[in-house]
Amino acid sequence: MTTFDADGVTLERVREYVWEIPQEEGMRVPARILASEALLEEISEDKTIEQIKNTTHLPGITNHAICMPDGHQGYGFPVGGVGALDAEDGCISPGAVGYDINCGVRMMRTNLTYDEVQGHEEELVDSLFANVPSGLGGGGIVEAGVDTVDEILARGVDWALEHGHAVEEDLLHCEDEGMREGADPDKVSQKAKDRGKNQIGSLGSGNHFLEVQRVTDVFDDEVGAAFGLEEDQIVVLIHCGSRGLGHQTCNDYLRKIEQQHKGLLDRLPDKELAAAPAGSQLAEDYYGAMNAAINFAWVNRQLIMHRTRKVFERVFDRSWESMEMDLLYDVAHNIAKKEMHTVNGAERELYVHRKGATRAFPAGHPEVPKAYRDVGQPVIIPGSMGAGSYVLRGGENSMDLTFGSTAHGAGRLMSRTQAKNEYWGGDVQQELEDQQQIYVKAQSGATVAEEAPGVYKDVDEVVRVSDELGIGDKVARTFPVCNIKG
DNA sequence: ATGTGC
Repeated sequence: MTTFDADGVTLERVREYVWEIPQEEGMRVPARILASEALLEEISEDKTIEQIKNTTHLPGITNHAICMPDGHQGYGFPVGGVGALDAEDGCISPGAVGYDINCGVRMMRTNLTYDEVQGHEEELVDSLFANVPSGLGGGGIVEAGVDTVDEILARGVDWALEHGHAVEEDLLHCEDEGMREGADPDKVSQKAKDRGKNQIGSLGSGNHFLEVQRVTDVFDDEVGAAFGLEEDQIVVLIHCGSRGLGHQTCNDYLRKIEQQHKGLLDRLPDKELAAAPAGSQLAEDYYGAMNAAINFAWVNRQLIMHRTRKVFERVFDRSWESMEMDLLYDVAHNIAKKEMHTVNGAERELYVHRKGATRAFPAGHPEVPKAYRDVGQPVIIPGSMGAGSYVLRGGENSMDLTFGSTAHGAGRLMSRTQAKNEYWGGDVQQELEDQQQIYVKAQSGATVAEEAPGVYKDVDEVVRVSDELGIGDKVARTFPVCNIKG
């Protein structure tokens, strides 16, 4: 048997791209890492393997704890992790959702071609930067009172539709149609709402960005046509989350769990995996609050997208409708959701935690929007600002292998601190412009250094593994034109 | 990710 030794843990190769940490004392199930050998080498350089192993100690964990090919170390649970925990006798874990609740991506199509945009890059990037709020702290597209925040938390993108920031079709092309059921605004703290009320419609910082891209390759003509993608077409990618509101919500519930469920906490190998037992009041409260924060993030991305339509109208002097600026899809990559899955022939309700992992439901699944039902759910995988991104579709094997999930990005190779030692923001920007005609504008040079292309894994390799495993199949590739970030 | 730790 082929094995891989990673700092005291021996992984067994089950088959190509599937590595397993066999069950040992304390582990309720084996752990799996889905990766090529090259990616596994990179994954083994931080605490990812130890973390995915720890995750198998969570009560109710089903089949395997799974790490995606873009996995890296996170808070307790690795980024790129999937954990399906029984919704009746398992638990729910804020650290397995992530601090940025409903961090996710949406892609908007246009009918513009790269030729039509060339020569306007600087005007476009300047106008986007001036009109889409970004960076740390406050200042959003909408400044709201607490009553409005409550409505956004309860209704999601439906609120944006009522207030002129969306059209009907935007809702249909969003995961959960832009409104997660079971949101309970009363379970989101006043402090979280105060942090969120002036951040509605703002990118934030870190790896969040808005990028104008051109489609360079369509690998599957049939699915590409269903997604409305063709070569040379201009698209817009928006990557952001729930800002301070989600962060505060995660923090609030981690502290409550530590106080109220210390018994469970003491039996876990890492305090950062803190979890509320299924059926407890706190599990219900966190689920209601998390669902509300999910809605907040969808409104956030919706407002940014709609503002982008207005920016394009000014730059290209045409209506956004005439440029066919329609939402292709919006998909979350930091969430937990109660879902029914077939486990050993039986239907079970599970809290599926996807942290840095994207839902990738296959063709025919009832939760795939009608327009895409026959081909599979669109999956958007952002790469670095120098590499471009991918659109995949949910693959045939995703329900069997990964509870309907795949990767979420390129995955970091080094810490933010290390990145700042290796790169200088201004140099990175200049190089992108001179060598690749990519125009980047950011609030902070440090952020550009932290997000330099060299700090990321090879997105082509991540997507290749997803495609080979049949969990998410390659549909199209994009390349950056211009990018704004915090 | 984040009013960059509570």
